Amino acid sequence: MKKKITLKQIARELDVSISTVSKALRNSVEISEDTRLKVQAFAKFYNYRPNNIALSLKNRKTKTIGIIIPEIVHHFFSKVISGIEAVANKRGYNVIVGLSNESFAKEVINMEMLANGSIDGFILSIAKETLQQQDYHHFTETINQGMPIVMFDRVVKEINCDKVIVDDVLGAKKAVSKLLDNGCKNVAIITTKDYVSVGKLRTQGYLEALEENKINPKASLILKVDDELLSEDHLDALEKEIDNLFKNNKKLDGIFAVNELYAITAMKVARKLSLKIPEDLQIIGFTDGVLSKHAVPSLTTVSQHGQKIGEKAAELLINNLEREDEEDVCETVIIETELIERDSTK
Amino acid sequence: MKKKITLKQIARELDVSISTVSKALRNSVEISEDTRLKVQAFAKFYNYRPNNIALSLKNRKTKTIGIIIPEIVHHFFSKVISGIEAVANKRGYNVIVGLSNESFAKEVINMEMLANGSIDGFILSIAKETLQQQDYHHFTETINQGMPIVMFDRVVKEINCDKVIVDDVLGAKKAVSKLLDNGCKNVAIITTKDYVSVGKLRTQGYLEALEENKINPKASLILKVDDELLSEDHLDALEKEIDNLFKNNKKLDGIFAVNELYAITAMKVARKLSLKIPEDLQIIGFTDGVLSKHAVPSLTTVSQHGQKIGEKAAELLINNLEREDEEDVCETVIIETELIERDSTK
DNA sequence: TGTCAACACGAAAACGTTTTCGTAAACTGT
DNA sequence: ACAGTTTACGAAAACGTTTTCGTGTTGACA
Repeated sequence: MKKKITLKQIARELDVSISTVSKALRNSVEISEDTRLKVQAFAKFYNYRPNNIALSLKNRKTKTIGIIIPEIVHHFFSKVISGIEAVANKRGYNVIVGLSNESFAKEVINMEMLANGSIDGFILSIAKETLQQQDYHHFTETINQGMPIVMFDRVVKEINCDKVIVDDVLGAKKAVSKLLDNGCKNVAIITTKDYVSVGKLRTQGYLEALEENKINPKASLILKVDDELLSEDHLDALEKEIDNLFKNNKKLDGIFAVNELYAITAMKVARKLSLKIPEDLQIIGFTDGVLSKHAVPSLTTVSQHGQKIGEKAAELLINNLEREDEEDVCETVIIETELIERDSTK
Repeated sequence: MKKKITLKQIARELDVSISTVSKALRNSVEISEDTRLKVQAFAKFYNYRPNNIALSLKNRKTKTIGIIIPEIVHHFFSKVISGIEAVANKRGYNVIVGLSNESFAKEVINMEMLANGSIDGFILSIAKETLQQQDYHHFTETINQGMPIVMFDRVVKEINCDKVIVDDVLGAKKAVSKLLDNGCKNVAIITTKDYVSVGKLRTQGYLEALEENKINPKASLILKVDDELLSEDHLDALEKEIDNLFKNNKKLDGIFAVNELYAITAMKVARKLSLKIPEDLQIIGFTDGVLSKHAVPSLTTVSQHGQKIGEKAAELLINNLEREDEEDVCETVIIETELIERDSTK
């Protein structure tokens, strides 16, 4: 077991100073060709690599990006990470991941843990609990300390930082318009409670589409599901709520769901009620998950391009980190959604 | 913007030495209550936190775990990460993620990048390309440098390190036995080429189950899919191969697929052939993905407990890192699979 | 031979900690 | 009053780099 070798050890072996070794390895002109080659050969033989930690300490840069997301077992978030990682890696950065599990406390702890020198900047999506409590002090403090943040998907206007979002309103509007164009007369939305920013925005898009088509929204067609029900454990409760939606709206012929699980569950309930998709009922979901593609019938969906979101977020952050001048203009990039038509619509 | 404060700055402000500040903050008895309280108050006010990088350099420990996996947009792998993160976090460790994208070169680069001081140890699952080339020098070198590795799922016996695997053979055998018990007479397997270790093992389980039931394996019932076809882009090619499987085996009444996608695709093909599931054809998959649960009919599957695998891997690694005595006995932990019966079997 | 530049290298500081050791000053006991 | 002990603190090393600056040696040139 040969441990990693250091400059000091090379210096001692070759009977020169540490500075000489360092300079030789960096091809400094100060060093004679003789010693330079000697040092380089020795270093190569012992497979010398500079210690990242020492470099980080010296340069006050870690070349590492911190990601804080609510959960990782989720197609969208893993796509985003994948995008971040790709760009980060290409530009010489590593990626360190913290999970908030939608908890405010864990989000704060994770950020504090990483903010003490471990990383150069954050890319994050806010936990639901944080959104509920509307306590954003940990974000402002981090930014005040000079550590840049890029938020994606679940963002909040109170914080002044780079953001990458999708055009939730427009995406939802396009989806609902599609349903209306396809002849749906009674389009319902299955959404979340309003504190989830994206749920709220998508609901807004739904309303705008109705308005544009001169249709009055009906309260009974708007199902705001309590958030607990998103967890896989409460599927039957979710099914029951959706079942009620059908019961209360006999003429329901179109559903726009703000996420994949709601959409798939709606399909399941419809099937139990012997409704034919897309003949009797058309459904559109939101997200670019794996379920939509493989469901039967496959689900028409508003794709968010998670990978692209991640890539863009990483670019923004790294550009910010490597910018010379200190002026930071906070940019908000909108990644366009795309309606992917499959078999759940006509 | 107030930057992070350091010991040195506190020392200067309070007109004491750095050592005094450090000791005061760590409640050393060497320091009088007077100065101790003064320093602590000051530190608290300025929200002092020790710099992680400096600590890492001093302690030669980063309290960070490196994860290298083939891809992250995958239910199983994200479950594993989730498990690792949970345990790591609880024990005061962070998690840094590198993706190999199944490429040997990227796996090597990622490991080299992290091995130079950034992390204390690795948890990884081997890239397919690495498995093909059977070049494991980067693993042995890392271990020789005194950096522990824990492998999971895709492991290789040539490397001597802790491993966490599932009982692939037994899990497959249980699944196939289930099909046979349920009355299937012609059970096919859809698997990968043999260099993917888990594919090979699961095929072995299939064969053992047949043997135990005194059934001779038929070559035409064993479909070894070329690996390229796992990518989402080649779904139709995959469908065609499976379609051929049906064509060549008219009496096919059971399918065991070594992953979720193969199983779902088989269901899709079966549907097109107007086969009823589970009446005409029973299907069992392998993995604990989200597709199985929400497919229609829902898919009976061999669950691998990805979360548990991650937790166990993290425990093994951290225990190893924090062990006093240097003797490392390489442990291989087997996480039992579980057959989750759903609607694709009788 | 004396002066100066070029050359080749080393010493030391800096990044932010922790910890060992040394030492004044104050206190103890007789 | 004096030796010995405790108290309270500071200096410095160490972790592994990079970089600035200083310096001894060499060679050239007048």
